[in-house]
Amino acid sequence: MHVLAPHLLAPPFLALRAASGLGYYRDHRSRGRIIGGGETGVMDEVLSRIGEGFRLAGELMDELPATNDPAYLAARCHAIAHAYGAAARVLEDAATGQPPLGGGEAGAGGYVHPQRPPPAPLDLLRMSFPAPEDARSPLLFLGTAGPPPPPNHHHHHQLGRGPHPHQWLGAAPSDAYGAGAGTSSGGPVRRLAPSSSSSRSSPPSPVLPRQGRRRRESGEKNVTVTVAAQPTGNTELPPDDGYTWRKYGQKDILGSRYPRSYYRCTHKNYYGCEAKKKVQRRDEDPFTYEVTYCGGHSCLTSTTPLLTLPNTTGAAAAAASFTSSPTAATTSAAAVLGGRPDLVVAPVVVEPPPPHQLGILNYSWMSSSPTNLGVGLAGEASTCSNNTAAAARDTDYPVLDLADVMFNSGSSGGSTMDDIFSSHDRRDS
DNA sequence: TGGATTTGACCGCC
DNA sequence: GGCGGTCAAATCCA
Repeated sequence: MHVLAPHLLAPPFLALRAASGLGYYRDHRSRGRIIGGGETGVMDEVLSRIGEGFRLAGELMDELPATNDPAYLAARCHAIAHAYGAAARVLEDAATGQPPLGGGEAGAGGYVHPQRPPPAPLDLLRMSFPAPEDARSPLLFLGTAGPPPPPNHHHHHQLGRGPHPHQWLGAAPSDAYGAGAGTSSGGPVRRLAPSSSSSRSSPPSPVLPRQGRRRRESGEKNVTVTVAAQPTGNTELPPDDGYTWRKYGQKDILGSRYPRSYYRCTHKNYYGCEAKKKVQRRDEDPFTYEVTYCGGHSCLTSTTPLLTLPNTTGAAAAAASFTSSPTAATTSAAAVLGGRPDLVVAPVVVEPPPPHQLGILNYSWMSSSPTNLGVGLAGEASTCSNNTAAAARDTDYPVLDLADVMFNSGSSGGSTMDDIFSSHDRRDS
């Protein structure tokens, strides 16, 4: 049974932060994704929102089997709807020529426009939750209004650190070429001087056997997706998936040109969230990454609005299209995405998608050949070990490939929860 | 000063 | 024994 997450108890406070553009959104703002209302900024914002919504949907899917608390589920649904609603509003603004979330910074994330009252629900799409047992159903959740501040939209702290505040953040820069080149992104450029392992590990202290270093658990649910590098800015950065991750390791993998980076949920300590992911650049296509998610998030990093959500009318037809056929989905998605033909929404086949993590979508940015990315979502049985997108490609059910959407949701960073519960997280590591 | 990343070492599984 | 995953001290940065 589900235990009410702490964040559900704090909405007023969080909402206030959201409305004021404080906290969470600080980095989001600095990130400049809506700079000058440029289209790129708009789309970044849109993708971020959609990614958030999708992520939440995936989480919900994961929780459904074990949760029967109507109130909780309703709150989750609202959060999802709000995320998509925020995206719709940004697109509406773009379509009408309004400066997207202008100086107001999208109400910090596009959820609450400081200068405008929340528009009425758009009913753009209708959510569709396949029954848990029907995990093979294509999914896409789109809803309406409201603001759930993607927790991540506070974005990585490193955002502010690097020289490229407008870059997509997400995985560490070193993912690109490993060895922590640190030149590709906002990530810190460290160790100019070989601090050397000697300094660190030097006091050849008596090697005390470490306890508790355990390996992956069998039965752990994994999902591997292949995603393109960030469409804008530094393409050597893997796209962000909206979660807040903390890198805890990097490893050169035998047979791979690029190192694999390991991340775990930033909120591991506070929520005991065991979500992890591995990011590895593909040898055959350096501009794509294989991201393997291990374990689901239990942290529910998205918070604020759950208890302050305005009405959510479910949404409409477009969503239905998404769930019916790739073609329809593409069309609908295109419409939803503000008529951007360059935002390719293509059908993707995936392995039996574990009910969880369905919030992951693959995309291709302005790609004339959306499928050449080998996008795919693959479920993997018991290990958090290697997986291949190839497997995903051999499967048989369609899932949307929303342009960029999912993984560029904007950042994993600096986290909302970190701001609020930083002290707790300190138990880290 | 706090929080995140880097990176060599450690450890478990195959 | 090798490889992959994780730990944790050192380091970096805002």
